[in-house]
Amino acid sequence: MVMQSLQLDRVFRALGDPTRRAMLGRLSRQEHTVGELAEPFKMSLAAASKHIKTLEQAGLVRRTVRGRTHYCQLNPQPLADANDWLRSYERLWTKRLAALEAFLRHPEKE
Amino acid sequence: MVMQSLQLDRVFRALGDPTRRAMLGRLSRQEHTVGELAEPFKMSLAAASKHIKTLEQAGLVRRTVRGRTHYCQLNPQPLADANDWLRSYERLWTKRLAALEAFLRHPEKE
DNA sequence: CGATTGCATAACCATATGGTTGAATATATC
DNA sequence: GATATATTCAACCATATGGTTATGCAATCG
Repeated sequence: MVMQSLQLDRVFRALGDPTRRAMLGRLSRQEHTVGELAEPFKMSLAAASKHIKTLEQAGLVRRTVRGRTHYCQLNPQPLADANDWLRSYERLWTKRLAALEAFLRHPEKE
Repeated sequence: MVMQSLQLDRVFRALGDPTRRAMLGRLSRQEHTVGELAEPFKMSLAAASKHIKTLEQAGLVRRTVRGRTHYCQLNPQPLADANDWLRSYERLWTKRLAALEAFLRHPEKE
């Protein structure tokens, strides 16, 4: 059930680019063609196409080809896996937030 | 309150490497010196030092210098920020998981 | 003082990444 | 069949990344 390390590498690296995160944002609302996904950016279609390929290899995007048009949809599973990895650190940041809250409530104790 | 896009880039990219994730894992349990963090890996100290610098620039590691020794500790805040970003997609994967569960319970309906 | 330790920095190398343009491919349209 | 559309692919370029070894430097040890 646990995600392979190499696949987690691909997911986190795919998320480490603002163009790709923006594409995922649009796909979270609706399916889009490659052309539609590329349109908001001022890079070439070929460059956008490479970003989509990166997302696909990370498992974040599924592609369906109908005729000459490629339809992309978001596959949220790798996001859930990345979230699982992050959540194993959750107690650390909640502990810190709790300490911050306590301080804001009773600064004299610090 | 929202994390800068560029900082989110740095955090996700920092997480996209197994050496750095392993370092964070150790730091989640205990503070460590640069030498201690480097020791488990079969790369040079200089290479490990660069990874630590990357983590530091992503805000994930804080360094305290005492004498000639550098002590590193985990700062979980950027992990919380990355988690916040991911959680904005949560409804998508829970919806999908719910559908899968429903199917496993009543396969005939599919 | 001299040697050793803990670490950063510099120079270098190979490969990856993110972009470009131009050509190829397949499907639609006239 | 000819042309237009949707997209990939190939070649190329600049910069980033992840590694190396060698060097430097401050702090500690003997």
